[in-house]
Amino acid sequence: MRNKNTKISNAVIRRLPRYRRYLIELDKKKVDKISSKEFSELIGYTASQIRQDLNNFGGFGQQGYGYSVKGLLNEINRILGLDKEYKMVIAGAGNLGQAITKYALSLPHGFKLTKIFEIDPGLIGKQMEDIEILDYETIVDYVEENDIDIGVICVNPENAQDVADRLCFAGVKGIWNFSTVDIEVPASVALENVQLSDNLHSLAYHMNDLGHTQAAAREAKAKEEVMASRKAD
Amino acid sequence: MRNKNTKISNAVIRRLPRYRRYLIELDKKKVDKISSKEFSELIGYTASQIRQDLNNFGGFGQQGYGYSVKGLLNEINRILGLDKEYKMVIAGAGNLGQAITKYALSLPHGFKLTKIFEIDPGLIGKQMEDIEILDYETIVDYVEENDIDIGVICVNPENAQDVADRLCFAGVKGIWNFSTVDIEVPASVALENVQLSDNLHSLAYHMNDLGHTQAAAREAKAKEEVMASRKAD
DNA sequence: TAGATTGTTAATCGATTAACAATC
DNA sequence: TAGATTGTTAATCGATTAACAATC
Repeated sequence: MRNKNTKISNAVIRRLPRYRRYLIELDKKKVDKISSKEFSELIGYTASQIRQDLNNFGGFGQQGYGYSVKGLLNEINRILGLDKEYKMVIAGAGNLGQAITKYALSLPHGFKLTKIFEIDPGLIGKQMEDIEILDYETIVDYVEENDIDIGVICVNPENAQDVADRLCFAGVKGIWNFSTVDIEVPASVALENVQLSDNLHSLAYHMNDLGHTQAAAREAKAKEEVMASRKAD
Repeated sequence: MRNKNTKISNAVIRRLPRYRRYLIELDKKKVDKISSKEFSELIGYTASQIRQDLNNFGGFGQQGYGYSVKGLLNEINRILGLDKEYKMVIAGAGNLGQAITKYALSLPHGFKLTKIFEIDPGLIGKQMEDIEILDYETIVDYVEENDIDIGVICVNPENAQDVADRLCFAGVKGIWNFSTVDIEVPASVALENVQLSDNLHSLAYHMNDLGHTQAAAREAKAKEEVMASRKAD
């Protein structure tokens, strides 16, 4: 194993779930073993990168043979912590909260949504997709008493940091932030941001970017013209 | 401007929506100008990176002064293509489709959801959040006739590639893929993947990773023991 | 003009790819 | 054993940061 004491880069971690998805498919198709070269052709990373990535965590392969699909899948599940169960709550029962509630309930297993918390008195006490909506004021007590692992933030931007603060105080291990602002959490709490609108804006860019060279040339020309007119003044 | 003819890296593009969010906040607070140093302290990128990023697109600043908040916001809106309107359709009216429909309708402007397409006869003809659900078989005709820009894929993994193929054939400019599989599209079509479960798995990793050094040391030790026992055989 | 801050080149850092010895 | 393929070191590539001349 390499890097005994160095931190594993986030780029590596973000590839693990993808390795996992392909391994699950291979396992479904009764494929027993795969070489880094074969895996490379399937998944689209270089064989070198696959070997490098995996060797951050251990020597899971066997020279002259390759990797056992089942074995590697188990290792990745373990590395990602998917051999554990996580309890989660959602803060915010608005549009975004409803959307994520629907999604959370469709998650296969390992992640269990237990309650939703909301500030609006009109929603407190009601149910959303069979999940009870509780008073936001009780979130800290609930999270503490029920050992909730993950807090999902689906509130509007103004309240996101307050929710994060309370969740962290109450002892969650991770925060999944769907709100449209960046939040701060102590180093001891894991944070994943899902900025759907950022992602959509990135898509918009690429939709207008078919043929970059032309675009860049166009901009360069526009700039030159502006500069020329400035000089002329 | 640098890099007249070189492609701008995706890392840069992904930071643009974030610059934009902070500029919108600054503008709301009636801040007129900002230097790269001040912006750096606010947003958490280095001043150097901010200047490098922006200079990929043009010299938007003014020496000795900084950047005009309104001016820079306009430039970024234009660069991202947010000065245009986009029409979009969703394929798939299941849990994920419902979630994303809710979300899509909450988008501020510029992105307009017009129809949802579904294969299940029990849902065709119904409405979801006031959006009509049409027969999936008519998706190509509809997209062609109505100049739809973006197709959002919310179907199950088995059908995702078929949806992508039809959307691309029908002429969408971009695909926003929420399905749990990777899809392939022609180079002329922009693609953004939102792998929510991958993101959640990454969160799970980091939740179990508080204190990496210990974990790595533990793994190294385990490996050594395995090796030792192998040699002993 | 003097001070400030950009735009841009150069240096550094980190991540990916290539190469190959180790070994199953 | 011979062939295959890993694990790992070295080389390359790309992205970030630092430095500073240009200039508002």
